[in-house]
Amino acid sequence: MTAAKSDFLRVVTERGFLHQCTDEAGLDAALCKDPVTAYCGFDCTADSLHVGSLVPIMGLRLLQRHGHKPIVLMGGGTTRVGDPSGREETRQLLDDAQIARNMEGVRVVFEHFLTFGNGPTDAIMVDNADWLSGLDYVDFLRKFGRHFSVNRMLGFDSVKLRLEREQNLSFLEFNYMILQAYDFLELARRHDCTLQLGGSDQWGNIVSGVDLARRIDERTLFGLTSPLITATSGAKMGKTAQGAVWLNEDRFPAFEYWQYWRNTEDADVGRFLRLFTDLELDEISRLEKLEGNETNEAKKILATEATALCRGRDAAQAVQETARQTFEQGAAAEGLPCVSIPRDELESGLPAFEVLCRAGLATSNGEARRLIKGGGARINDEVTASETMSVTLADVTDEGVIKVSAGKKRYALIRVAD
RNA sequence: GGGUCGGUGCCCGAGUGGCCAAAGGGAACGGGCUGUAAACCCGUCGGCAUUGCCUUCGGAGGUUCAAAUCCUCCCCGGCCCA
Repeated sequence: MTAAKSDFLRVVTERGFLHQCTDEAGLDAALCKDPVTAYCGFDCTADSLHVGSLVPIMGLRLLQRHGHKPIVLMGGGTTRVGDPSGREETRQLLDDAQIARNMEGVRVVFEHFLTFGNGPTDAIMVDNADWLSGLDYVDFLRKFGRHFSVNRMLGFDSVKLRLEREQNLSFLEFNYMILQAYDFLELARRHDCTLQLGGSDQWGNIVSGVDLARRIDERTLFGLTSPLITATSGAKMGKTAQGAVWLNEDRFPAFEYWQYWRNTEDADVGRFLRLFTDLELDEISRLEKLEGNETNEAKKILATEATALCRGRDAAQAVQETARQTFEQGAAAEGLPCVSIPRDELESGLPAFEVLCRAGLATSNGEARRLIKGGGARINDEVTASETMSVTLADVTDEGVIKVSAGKKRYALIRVAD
């Protein structure tokens, strides 16, 4: 289509958020006319979201910044069913207590990205358990079930994938799409919400909602999906040895979060700056043009900006400084992950492999031993020669810590606990 | 419900009585080269432990000197039939 007239749609396109849209021209017109209310749903499958959810979150943020109203939908109801989209196997069912706990963890992150309140463009948060939990089965089927074509649903990727791969798809999961469609209808009725954002794997679910509203309320709703983000090398975003890159501080320290972005592949820097920071496009294209060693400046900016959004500007600044001291000066900077070991244990001395393990740099003593054998472990920047070398109070530096490293990028500090 | 094929380490996938902690690939981690990049090369990749021991091949039993491999029952999935 020709260039969008509305700020939001134009920016979303320029910054790489647009994958598919149910009706670009129609949405563009709606966005130009009045403030639009849009939502994105987040299921509570863990007690924190991870970087995979960042694209739609940033989408909501852009929406708000361009004068529209975001709704964060917590999937308290849909998590009880489990979205089969993009999954080859059935999710493990979570019990209600676990879902409630997860929701508490998930909801806090949005404070960093959106402004909540009662104003016209303030974000609000709702929980689909409010309307899904009380549904009457037969009544629901009669009112809404008749508008869903199984023939059609079978064609959507989320379902098709399972069928083609000969993996079981339970009826419970099959219903997820219907519930998400109903969510959209409900939000349109309750909050005049006319746009749904989501990842490209949500396309079928979103389209189902748009169709449902047209059939039942004769109302036009819009859907917009974002591409699934992968690194240029093909690796999925957000997977490290420690597992997912979580957005919550208690699951993924700010220092490591910053490091995650700092280690972006060259080829992805521009794309990630557009998606995951607020920087102006002019500035981004300047940074993107940097070559060779200078690319690292762009990566630091990416890391600090992305961290600032998720963890706050102060935290971002602090970990940037920690990283600078650690990598550019080789210091044992404060702000590195830190563990305490009781004084008496260090007095008698601990074998190096155990220290690596206690510091969280290895998941088992065996792994720590291998790390040392492979020449990848250092204590106070000295390569550890022997697995069983004793680490004692004598290794505590003037700063009062022992700096332990695994490879060139993973560090931890040991403090003496009295 | 009947028939049939299948469930192996983080993932995919070989193995079909001992040489199996289990081929191969991917991911991951470490080393080298670099720029805390990519690509590439090398190494590691169940746990504990200084020769060795323990746990693992859907679950529970059984046969055997010896089982991931054979038998019985159970659970889960695919396909075909009803």
